[in-house]
Amino acid sequence: MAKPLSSSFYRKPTLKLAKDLLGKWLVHESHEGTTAGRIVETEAYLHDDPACHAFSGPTPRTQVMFGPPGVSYVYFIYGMYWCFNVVSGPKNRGEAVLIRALEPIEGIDLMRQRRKRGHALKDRDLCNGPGKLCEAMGIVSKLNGANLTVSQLYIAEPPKRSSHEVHTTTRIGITKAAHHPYRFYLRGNPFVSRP
DNA sequence: AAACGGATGGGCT
DNA sequence: GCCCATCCGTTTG
Repeated sequence: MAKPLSSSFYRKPTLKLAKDLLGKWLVHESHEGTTAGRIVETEAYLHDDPACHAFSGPTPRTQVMFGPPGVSYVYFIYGMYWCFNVVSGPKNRGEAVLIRALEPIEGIDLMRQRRKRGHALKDRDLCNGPGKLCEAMGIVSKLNGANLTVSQLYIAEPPKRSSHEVHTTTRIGITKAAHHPYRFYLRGNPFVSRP
């Protein structure tokens, strides 16, 4: 398929990385098969941001956020769901980019098998939310801390670069620091979680 | 179309 | 014990 982006891609300010990740492909080569999707929606979480898990300093859960960028941060939420982030910022900053939605590209049958009631879902409902995309892609806690610049779970340049317009809004589902314009998505894309 | 509430369990005060 | 970067089925307008 495609080749993982190298570590230099991740060495940039987190807000820029959140926008640069749009249009890239997220690929998971698992024992069940390969799934891939185009990233269409992201959110940034910054070190001076009360909504960020790492805001109050490192804990066992947020350890990987304080490591080098280009590593995965996977956390468990609401007793049921996983969410996938890309660690960002200089080492020790504790910043990350949440991947909120994908446009399914490869392994759509496998995505349907993994998703609850997947056979009744339209393609657009397979990965249009952070918990949904982890279910469809098979992303679970053992991928926490994975290096995204090598195979298995990685981010790649798409084969054809397509032009797109980035739209910026406030983040979804948070109460603290809710006014910051840190959510980014491809304008007009039908695979985002919400317009 | 929007609003609501239940499911379900780890993290941290 | 409360909070939580969610999802989905049901109810309401």
